[in-house]
Amino acid sequence: MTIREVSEQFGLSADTLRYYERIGLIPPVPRNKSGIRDYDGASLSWVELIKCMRAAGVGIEALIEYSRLFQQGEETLEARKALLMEQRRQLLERMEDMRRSLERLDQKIERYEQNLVPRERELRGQGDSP
Amino acid sequence: MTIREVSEQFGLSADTLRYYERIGLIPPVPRNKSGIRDYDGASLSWVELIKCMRAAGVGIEALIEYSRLFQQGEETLEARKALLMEQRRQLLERMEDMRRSLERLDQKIERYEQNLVPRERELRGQGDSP
DNA sequence: GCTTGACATGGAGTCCGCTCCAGGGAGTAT
DNA sequence: ATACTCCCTGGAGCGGACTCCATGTCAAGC
Repeated sequence: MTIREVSEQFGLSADTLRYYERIGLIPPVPRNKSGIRDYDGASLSWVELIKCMRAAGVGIEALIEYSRLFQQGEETLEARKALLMEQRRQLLERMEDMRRSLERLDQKIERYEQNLVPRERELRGQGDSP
Repeated sequence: MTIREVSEQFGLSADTLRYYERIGLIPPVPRNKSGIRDYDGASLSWVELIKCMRAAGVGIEALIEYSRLFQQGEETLEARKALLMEQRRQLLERMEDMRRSLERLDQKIERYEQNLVPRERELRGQGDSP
């Protein structure tokens, strides 16, 4: 699979795909005899994993570390698991932040919905509240 | 309330607080006679709102726009509501991405837990899967 | 044989969101 | 009066994550 096809399939630019590989986030992708990338199943699953994790806000550094550990083989199983669990923890934290913000947004929107805005006017003079 | 106190209360650096004000994210904070910021209730609720929204990944631009609309008064009520609803939509999208990643992370962690790693070895030779 | 077009590389540039000065007051303590 | 601490401003610097670009190579079509 060419870089263009992968790019289209995953919605990541070819530049981004090459970038990911350059920085060691994705292990070296196989090449054909003229040096052109030819993504195989393993490379594709890396791309898919990375895309998913990045979309969740997992940092590049952590993913590079995971990739590095993976390429070192089985003696890093424990370390990999620990890394994943730490990322999971952080992910839950971010989700909780978002849940709180969502609640707050919903309240604000509801206030706008009810035109419960006179409250706003009462506050003027002592400064406005958002 | 001094910038230092606000900084400590919200866990945002004084630099960040000044930055937020500079770029118009937080409306001008009242000053005492020597020009030093003296945060009042309204300023504090802006800080709190911004902190909450930023933690949820809402972009600075959208928040500046909200602040700008707010300062323009009631004729922007509709626009503000629309802005909030759009941010809500994006927030839900991000949360959905994170939910998917969490599921994926959990699966992976479970595989490590069960030492269900022999699968990994089977794949070697055709390239590894993460 | 020559043009075309996709791909490769290394490095520079961009955008976001802070973060860190340098230089300069103001209020307080000694 | 001097020193100290906290605050001010404007501007430069930084880290993360791409994104763009100049230049070069190769296979295919005309």
